[in-house]
Amino acid sequence: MTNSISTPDTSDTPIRVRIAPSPTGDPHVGTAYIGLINYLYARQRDGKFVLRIEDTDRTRFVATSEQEIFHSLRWLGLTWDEGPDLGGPYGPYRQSERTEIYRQHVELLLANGTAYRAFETPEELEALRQRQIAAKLPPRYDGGHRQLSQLQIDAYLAEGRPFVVRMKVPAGQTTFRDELRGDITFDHNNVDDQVLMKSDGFPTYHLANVVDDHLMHITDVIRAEEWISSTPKHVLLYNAFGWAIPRFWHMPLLRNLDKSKISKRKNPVSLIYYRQAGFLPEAMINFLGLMGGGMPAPTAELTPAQPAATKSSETDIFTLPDMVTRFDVKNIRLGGPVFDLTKLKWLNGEYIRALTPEAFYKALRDTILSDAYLQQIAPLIQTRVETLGEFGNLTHFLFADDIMPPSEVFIPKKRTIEDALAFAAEQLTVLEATDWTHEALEPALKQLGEAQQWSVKENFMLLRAILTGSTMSPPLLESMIVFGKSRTLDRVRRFLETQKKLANTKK
RNA sequence: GGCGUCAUGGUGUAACUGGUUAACACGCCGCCCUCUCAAGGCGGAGAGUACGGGUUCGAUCCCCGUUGACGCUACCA
Repeated sequence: MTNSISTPDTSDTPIRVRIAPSPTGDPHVGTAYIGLINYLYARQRDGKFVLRIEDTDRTRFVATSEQEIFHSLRWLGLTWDEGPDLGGPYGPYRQSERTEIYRQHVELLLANGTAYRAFETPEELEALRQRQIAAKLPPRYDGGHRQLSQLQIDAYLAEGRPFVVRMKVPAGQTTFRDELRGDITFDHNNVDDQVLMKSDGFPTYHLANVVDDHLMHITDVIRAEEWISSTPKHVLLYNAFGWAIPRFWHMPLLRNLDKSKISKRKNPVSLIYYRQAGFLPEAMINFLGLMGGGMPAPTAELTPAQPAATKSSETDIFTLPDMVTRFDVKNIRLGGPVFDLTKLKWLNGEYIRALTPEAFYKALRDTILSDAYLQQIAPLIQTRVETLGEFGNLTHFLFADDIMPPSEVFIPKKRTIEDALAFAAEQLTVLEATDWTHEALEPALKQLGEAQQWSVKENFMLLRAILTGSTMSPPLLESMIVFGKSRTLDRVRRFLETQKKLANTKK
């Protein structure tokens, strides 16, 4: 069987696009990037921009994440027309509230034979994978329970044995059109019998995204390139339901300096970080608009007599409304753009300098010098100053961007630099995984210290040195909480990164 | 390993989709301004368009191959 699709005739159906972030952590720059493209696409066509929360992974769910996503997107000016907070005609917009819908749709697939129940345990599947890897075979579900007899299925069901529902991928191949690249074909040998519904009753991304996109009348799926490989599964699902297929646009992935997919280990990716570190939303959204092209050069309409528009202000600097009028999806470049902090900072500087003195002052008061921030800091130092003028002596590290302790400050006596750096890396891992509260941080760090035979003093001193640049500071944990998780983690990562470079140049 | 995608200076982009000394911005270097540092102004180095073949009078642009990078290969998204 061969599936091939043509672009649906949606010329007179209203354009509807969506972003579907997953509330599994801090809001991500990649979400903002894809959000921006979707936003522009909708605004340019009088379409609707929908926000849908993909919270089907209960193991990675982070309770505060959804609010942070809302906040960050609004901060950037990417406002949506329908979403969990706004409602809309095709809600609910939170997938965890749509489980009954998915369950019904899975029944449909089970009934028409395009899906089946599989009863293997995760352990069995892992064992299968190991065997395949050992035999140098591509790790893939072997379709073991594809032809379970009805008798067998009923027996398992009667036992109450947990099961997943898998897609029954037929032989053949699927071709779909990517609006930016043209036709892409996958042989079904390379398409797994994907799990559609997990044993906890929640759908996987693949099922939920297809069902929701259809039910929400999404006309254009604009998402990141990493989804190309699973698009055949989605096409197969649309076909299994007998639904029309939306247009697919796969945007290039944002990259680290080394060209790998952007990641927190190598680059700040949290939008919270950028907000707290004092980046202006105008600069951030402008910078994102620079990624992947899409903004045509403004020189086209100039006559030769005029000097070409060579000022950076005419080529690299533009607002969100500018993008709505000028951005062109057909101009998008497919090479993965490096998210270059250096240029972002330059751009941010341009925006800061363009502010009126009043606006600049207000920006400071709204962020780095906000009452809320200062109010949290004050109690940390009250007993430690003798004059108010000493405020800065003790809080410098909370207002500075570059903190780098000299080696004699951060290396504990009786420890080598290698030990200290290795332990700091462990601290980073622990901090990443810990809730940002005193009650969670203290035992987590102490536990690490015990495991590695580091005294509490050595342990906390090292972290203090990294964060404050000094051996003397307000209480460590409280300071970290005030400073914020994303900036604290960034500081530790930058410390490790710098020390690694230093070590390399010494060799 | 398999499958897929991509490829213009260090980085982001431009080059009427075949005709340019390959342009602009960031970064870097130098000079000017200046009490310092920024900002600003001026100038400079840095790619011959991953490589190799075609097609063409002519390829950054079209075709093929190679290489490299990246992504996917989960009861994660």
